Amino acid sequence: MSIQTQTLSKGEQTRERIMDIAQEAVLHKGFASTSIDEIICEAGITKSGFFYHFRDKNDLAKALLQRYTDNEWKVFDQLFTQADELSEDPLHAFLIFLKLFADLMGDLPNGHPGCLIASYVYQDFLFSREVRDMTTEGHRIWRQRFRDRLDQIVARYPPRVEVNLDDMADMLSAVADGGIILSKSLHDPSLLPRQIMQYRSYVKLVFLGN
Amino acid sequence: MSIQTQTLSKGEQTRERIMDIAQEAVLHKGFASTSIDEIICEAGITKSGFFYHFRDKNDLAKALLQRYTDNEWKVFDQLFTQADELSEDPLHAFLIFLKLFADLMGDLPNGHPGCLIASYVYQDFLFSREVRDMTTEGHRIWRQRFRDRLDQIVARYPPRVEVNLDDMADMLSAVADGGIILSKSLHDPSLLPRQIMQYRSYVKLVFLGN
DNA sequence: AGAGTACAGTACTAGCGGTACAGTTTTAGA
DNA sequence: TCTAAAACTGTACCGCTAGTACTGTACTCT
Repeated sequence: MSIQTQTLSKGEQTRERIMDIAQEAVLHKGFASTSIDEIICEAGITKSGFFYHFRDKNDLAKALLQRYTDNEWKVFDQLFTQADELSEDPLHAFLIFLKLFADLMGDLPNGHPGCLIASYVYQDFLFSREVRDMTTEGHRIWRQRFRDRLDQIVARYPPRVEVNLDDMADMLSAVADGGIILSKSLHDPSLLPRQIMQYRSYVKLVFLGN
Repeated sequence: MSIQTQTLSKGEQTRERIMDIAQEAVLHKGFASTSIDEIICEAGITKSGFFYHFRDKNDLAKALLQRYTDNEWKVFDQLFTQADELSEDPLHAFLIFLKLFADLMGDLPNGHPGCLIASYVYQDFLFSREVRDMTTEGHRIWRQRFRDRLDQIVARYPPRVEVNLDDMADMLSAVADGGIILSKSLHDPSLLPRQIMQYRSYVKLVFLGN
């Protein structure tokens, strides 16, 4: 995942290791039942070491979410850049992006580990207002990013049916979040990429009619 | 929610009350951090009362999930029956069903409280194998039910684009699950029904072309 | 009127989440 | 090489929680 491991200081490496371990546990058991004892045991440090890096457990929650959203942002940015290099047309670039996105999700060896934001939304009472607002903001940013693309598309391709572009942007987030849940529940890693491709065919139908 | 309150015995009423309180807490804090003490306090009973109704906490988890899936099944059954009464045509009946479904989700006063199955999937390590299998089975049943409808549709309406009917059936679950998450996160109860209506317009595009 | 149902009361335990703080080693820069 | 900050370790403690065990009692239905 992280690209610049060697440039991290020892402390930063430990911090990252703690967060890696914590994130996996959170996605399987929820935040509350992810014990600090368990994290430090797996990380090979002591409780004091943990609290050196994080003020308390909520601080860990916040750091995890921040890192997760930052990373998602980078990934999407990269995919969009890659797609833009392959086509100047906004619709085709978006369709390429969706294919790249689906492929990326399909290439995860054990399937998608789970969306941390979705996990947080189902445990919102555990977190501070600040953390809860971060999940809202994360979804708002995704909407805006996808919406920007759709705005460019409608300028050239009049939609075949009446659509609300915010809803259409949100649908990608919804299909992804829902696809992750179904993928996990049904133990089928290929379900998520197939759902993304289905959203792609919806986009094609709306703007191209086929 | 429940229709036959007056026919329940006193014990069954208490059991239901425990489960109502527990379910709401679980959807906001996760299962692990929903304490028995908190449940009995709100229900106005003692610990003995709780353990009279449930062997242990996992038994509560199982009962909650069972009741939830049973109820979902009844609701969908009712909506399908209602839709079938309004149209003999499989496609139009399905489109009516989706409209009814969206309306029902939009009429919830405080928005959808959350999908218990999705919540469980993000905490799967907390539960016994039996409970985990129940979430898988729940999703499989939904797929089968929606798939049955789609099978009837394709017999009369050749799809305009190549589609996998299992994927298309799953997409409704995905859009619903994802829509619930987005609705909660963005504090917009109308988001979920709008996403369902968008799935509806995908279905229309695929089978009708408009 | 008797028997099961549906709890209440009380008391206990083992274990965990989380906090606090003092002490020690490691690392990096001057 | 010295030093100061960084990166921890060690230990002790508290409150809460799940769960057990048992006795007692009010209600309810036949």
